[in-house]
Amino acid sequence: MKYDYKSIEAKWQRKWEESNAFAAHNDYSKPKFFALVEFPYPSGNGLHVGHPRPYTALDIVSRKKRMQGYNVLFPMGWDAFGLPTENFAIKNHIHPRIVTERNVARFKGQLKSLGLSFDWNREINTTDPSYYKWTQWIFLQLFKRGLAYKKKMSVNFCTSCKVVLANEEVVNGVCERCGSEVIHKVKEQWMLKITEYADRLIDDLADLDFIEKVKTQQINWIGRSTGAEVDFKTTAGDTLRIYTTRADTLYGATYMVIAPEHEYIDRWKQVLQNYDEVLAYRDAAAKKSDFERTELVKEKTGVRLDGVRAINPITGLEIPIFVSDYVLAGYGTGAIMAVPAHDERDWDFAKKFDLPIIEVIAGGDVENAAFTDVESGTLVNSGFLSGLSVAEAKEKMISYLAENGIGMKKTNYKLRDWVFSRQRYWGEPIPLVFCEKCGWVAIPEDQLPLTLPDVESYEPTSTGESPLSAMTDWVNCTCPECGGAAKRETDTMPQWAGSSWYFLRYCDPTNDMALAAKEALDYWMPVDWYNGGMEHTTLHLLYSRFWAKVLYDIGVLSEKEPYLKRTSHGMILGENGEKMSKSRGNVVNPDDIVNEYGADTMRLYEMFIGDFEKSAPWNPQSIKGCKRFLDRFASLVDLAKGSGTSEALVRPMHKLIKKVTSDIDEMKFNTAIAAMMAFQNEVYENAAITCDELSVFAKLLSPFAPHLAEEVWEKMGNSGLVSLSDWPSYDEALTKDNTVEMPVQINGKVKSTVSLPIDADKEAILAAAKADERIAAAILGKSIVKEIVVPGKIINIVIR
RNA sequence: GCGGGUGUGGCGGAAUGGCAGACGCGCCGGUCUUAGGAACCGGUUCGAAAGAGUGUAGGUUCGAGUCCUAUUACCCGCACCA
Repeated sequence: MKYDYKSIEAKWQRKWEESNAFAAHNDYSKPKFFALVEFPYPSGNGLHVGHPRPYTALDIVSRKKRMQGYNVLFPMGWDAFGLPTENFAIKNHIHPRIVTERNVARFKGQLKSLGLSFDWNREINTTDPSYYKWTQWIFLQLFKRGLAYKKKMSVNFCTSCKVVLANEEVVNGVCERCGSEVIHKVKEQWMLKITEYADRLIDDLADLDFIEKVKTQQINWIGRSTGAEVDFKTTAGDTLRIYTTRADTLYGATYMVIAPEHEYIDRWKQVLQNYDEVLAYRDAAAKKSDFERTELVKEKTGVRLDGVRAINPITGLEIPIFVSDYVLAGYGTGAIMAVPAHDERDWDFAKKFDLPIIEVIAGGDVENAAFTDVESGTLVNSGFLSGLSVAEAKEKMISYLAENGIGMKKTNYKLRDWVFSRQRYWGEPIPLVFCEKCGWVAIPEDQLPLTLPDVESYEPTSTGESPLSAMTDWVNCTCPECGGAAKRETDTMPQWAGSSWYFLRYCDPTNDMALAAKEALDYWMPVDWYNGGMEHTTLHLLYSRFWAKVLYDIGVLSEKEPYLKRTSHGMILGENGEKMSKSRGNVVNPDDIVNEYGADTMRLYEMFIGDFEKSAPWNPQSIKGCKRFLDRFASLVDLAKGSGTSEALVRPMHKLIKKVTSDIDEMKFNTAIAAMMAFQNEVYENAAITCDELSVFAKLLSPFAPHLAEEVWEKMGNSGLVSLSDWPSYDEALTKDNTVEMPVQINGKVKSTVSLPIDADKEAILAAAKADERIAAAILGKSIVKEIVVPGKIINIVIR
């Protein structure tokens, strides 16, 4: 059979569509499998070859599960709100809705050409009002539970996008999206209290089947640390509270530092003799961008407060207070006790400002470097703590502080609340109004969705206000509570909103009474296997876990976690080994590959390219190998004769079924394909395969190269779709050969091999080994020290 | 600096502690061709060979790419979080 991939692929894509072959069924009695890939942001560039890698991988998993009898939900949709679309719309004077429609059509066409078995009946789009109705509804639940609040705060502001960014969107002090400088700006922002869920977001990871690096990255990002808060009295007559993880070193605290933004600077205005100098330092620190702050890590700066001193609560000694930007206002209490002997930053600062360094933990040389080892040191110069280990001393000190009312145990997190407002047009409107009398009021749920109005201009304003603010007709409204005049919130939600719950909508995508029917959620959730990029670990993945927990708390979900298993794919790099990007000019368009080689070859190559979790460079030469394999597979149709099994292929076939089955489960797609290639080579060597055997082979290949597998399945006289046939089973006994080649070692070096029946016992094996010519010669005249026989594996004779 | 990961032929990569280099690319030789950047067949870690060989140095073991210790290079994430 000639492999005419173009007609074959068109034919089977049409048949799958006509028969609705991959629809998930609402038959809740069957075992289910929910496979999820991250839905794409439909950009104007179309897909590049990186997109199909995870899609194909979970398509393979889904296709196999379907054949194994599961009711499979493998859906797709569009995460379509966001800046690039809006920016494109502004530049080209086309409404972002039109741009989105266009991009979605392009993406969908590309995805369909790849033969992915998505259930297109459940397609969703985050910009669809019937979808974002429920995004808004979830926001209102957060608002009603006090998990959404408005706060005046210093935010990250991108000077180019003119938009507020979340901490997660600032990378190395610049905008993640455009690379422009990010400055601080004080604005009123809606915030989501993700910090309230910090402990659960860490603790609930324990039972999940997530790849380890995802877990550790989330744990580090949340950054839980346990320590103590301690109150220091000051000469101004008040109390300065600090946070420390090293309460054990309190005897060594020789000065204190407060952040430039610390409120006490204003409070101490009257007593500070150098108030102007302190203020100048604060202003200078505020002007620094994040980038400058991190660049200047090495050189510590600061100003000593003249006129106020603190009293070390344990030694009673007066110590100076400094203001320095190495202490962050947003973490802990914004103030620290400095222990230069046992903290590198404090040590640097103390050296620069010539402050005393008192050793309280023996084991290092504190004159030359801070001694920070908490494992080996012993407390010294520390009164009742002297002689204790660090761990013992921490505990004892914290109890002492608590008993005397000068401190307490305290847990802190690096995680901050989620900045949830964007001063942009192309996002979900926040369904709240502000009433002078009632404050912020939720729009009644039966009035959702609050639709995005059509505006003339969606340019961001230079003042940083949302484009919606110019639409007075839309902004002015009545308060749902008192009926008085009110104004709508004009900020919109960030792009992360729609993607924080989209997997739930797939369970019941057209429901207009609820985000999904409870019955559907209880059946399909949690997601059994979720694959996505590492770049979303501390963004989308964390956010959506947070929302799922809130929905669990209000009874919408019955499980506390949304995803049972999380895996991540490696990037496909350009031919030159660099990241694929437009600017590098190394982007490969999947359409070209599909055109030249066919979708099946494209799919096969993307899976064969290497370890799924590792990145791999694109190699146009290697694609040919996959094409050849399929060409030769198609030709098997002419070779196949008769029914039943052919003697030579019985064991290879059982081995292959076992290998492909387990490799798919373990995401070892590359070795599954290699095994099929090897099997095919064997068929050609023997020049014999029956129609039944080729049909089984087609089943095994069908998740990887579904179009050609269908064609061959049909040509072999089978009815129905191979995609919906039963996954083949194997006989364990037939996955092993009758005889094995066993290597024989002398002193650990292979000298010969012997061929033996699989069930030969140790004595027989050893006898056969010793009978081998080369082995007999090697042991002649030597004394045998030891004989190791591992049946089926190896023989090692140790001689002297 | 902290956390995580990775080092195997010319290349992508295989190897439950048991014959290192499966499978594929590329390359070399051949067959068929007016032709070959098509197809098919054979070969291909290095070395003429003995032998050597999985970043480097040790260790455990009858046996180590795999386990342990140290070291080095590169990649990813976080980064003054007290």
